[in-house]
Amino acid sequence: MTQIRLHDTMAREKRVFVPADPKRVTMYVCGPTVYNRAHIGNARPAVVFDVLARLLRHVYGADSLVYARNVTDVDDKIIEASRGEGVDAEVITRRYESYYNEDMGALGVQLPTIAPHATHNIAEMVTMIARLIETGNAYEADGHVLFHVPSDPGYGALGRRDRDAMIAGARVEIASYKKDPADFVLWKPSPGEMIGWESPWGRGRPGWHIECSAMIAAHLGETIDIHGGGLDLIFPHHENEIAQSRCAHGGTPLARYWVHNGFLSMAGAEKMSKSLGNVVTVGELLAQGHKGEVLRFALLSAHYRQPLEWSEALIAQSRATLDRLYRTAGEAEGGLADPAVLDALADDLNTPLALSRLSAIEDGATLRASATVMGLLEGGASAWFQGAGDGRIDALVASRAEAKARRDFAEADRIRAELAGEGIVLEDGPQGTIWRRAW
RNA sequence: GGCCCGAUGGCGGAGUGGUUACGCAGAGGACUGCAAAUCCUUGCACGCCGGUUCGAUUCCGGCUCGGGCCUCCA
Repeated sequence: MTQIRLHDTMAREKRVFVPADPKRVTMYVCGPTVYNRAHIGNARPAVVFDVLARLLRHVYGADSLVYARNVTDVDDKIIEASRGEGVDAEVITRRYESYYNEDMGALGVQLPTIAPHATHNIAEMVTMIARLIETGNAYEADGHVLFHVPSDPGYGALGRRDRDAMIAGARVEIASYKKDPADFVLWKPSPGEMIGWESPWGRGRPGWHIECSAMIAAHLGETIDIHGGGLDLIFPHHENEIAQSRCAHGGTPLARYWVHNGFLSMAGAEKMSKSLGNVVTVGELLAQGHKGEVLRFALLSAHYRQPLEWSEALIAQSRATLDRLYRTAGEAEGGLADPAVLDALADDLNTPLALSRLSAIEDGATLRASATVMGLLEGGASAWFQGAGDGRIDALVASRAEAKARRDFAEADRIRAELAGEGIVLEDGPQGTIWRRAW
C-alpha cells in the first residue's frame, strides 16, 4: 500500500499518515461562508483537498473515506447581505451555495461525502456550549456565551503563540463583558428580526468557531484523521476549534493531522482578498472562456503549501500543457495509474512533481489513469479539443480535403484561413485532417 | 512590535551535499504542397555576505527583498 506522508501543522513537519481506522478515514475541511461568489483563491483549498480526497480513496478504497466540508450558512456577513437585498438569509445562502457547487464542479471538485450546514446543527452546538459551561471552560455574560481561554492550558499550540503575544497584537477593541481579552464568542444574541434560535441563554446564534467543532463531533466523531483549511485559519479559527473540542471531550484531541494550504496572490504581490478588492472570481474566469480544468491545472502547478501567483501567463501555460497531455491521452481508457505519479502525490501531495511525471508517460491509458487521481484528463481528447462537435466545420474540412486532392492549394488554404478566423486550427495527419478549437 | 513562510533559468516549478528535473515559451533540424501537430537537437539557474566541508543551490549564521497571521478572510 502506498505510504502517504503529510505535513502536519501541529508538528511543523511531514509525518507518515496512519489513519486511526483504515476502513473509515475521516477528513474535515472548512468550507465556504455562502454570501458571495467564490474567488480563485477560495478555490485552492477546495481543489487541493479534492486531490487529497481522491488520493485517500485510491489508497484506502472508495468507500473508506468520509470527507466532510461544511457550509457556513449563518454569519454576520450573510445577515448584512440579506439586509442589503431585503430578502431572507436563506435566499442568500441558497443562491451562493448553488453558485459555489457550480463553480467547484467546473473545477472538477467532487462533492464531499457530507456537506453539513451550520443551521441544521444548531442543537449540537447548543449542547456543546452547555457542556463547555459545565466543564468550567465557558461562561455567560451580557447575553453572550464566551470560551474562557485561560481555562485551557493547551491553548496556542497550533499557532505557536503565547497569550501575551495574542493580547499585545489584538487589533480589535476588547468587549467589556470578557473576563479575559483572548476569550471568544460561542453564542451571541440575535435581537429583533435577526435570524436566531432559542437557547438556554436566550434567542441567538452561534459564533463561527463552534460551528465546526460541533459539526465535526456530530458527523465524523470526536477525533478525526485530517483537518484541513487555508493557513489563515490556523489562528484563531482552528486554534479555537481545538480548544472547544478538546475541553468538551475530556481532553480528546480534535484532529490527528492538520493540513493547511498556502495563499494565492495576484500579480502585484498582494494577497487576494475580498477586503482588498483585488479578487477574480471563478465565475469570471469561466465566463472569459477559460476551461475549469485549465484553472484546476494552474492551481495544482505549485505545491499546496507554497504561495502561488495567479496570472494570465500561468493560465496560458496550463492550457498549453494540457493540450499536449490530451494529445497523448487521446481517447484511451482502462489503464493503471503510474506508481511514480502516485509516489509524488503520496509525498505530501507534491502535485508539481506529479504533473511533471505525467509528461514522461507515453501510454495514453496510463496517462489518463494517472491524471485522474488528480482530477485531470477525465474526458476524451475530442471533447477537449472540439467540445460538442460541429457538422459545419466537418463539412468545410471535407471540402478542403477534396481541394487538396485535386491540388487546389489556394482553395484549401482559403478554407483553412476561414476556419482560423473562427479559432479553428487544422492538423493534417496520415489519417486525414482533424480540427480543434484554439480558444 | 511578536510569530511564521518564501527567494531556483525568459516564465511556471520540483529536487539534491559532488552527476540532465520537468513543463511552457525561444532557437536549429526532420516531416509537410505550405502550415499545424509530432519527433530530434539546443541555449538559459539556484537573492547577498560569511561559516562548516575535499566540495553547498542544498547544512548553519547574518542580511536584503517578498508574503502570511496577530480574533472578517481559503
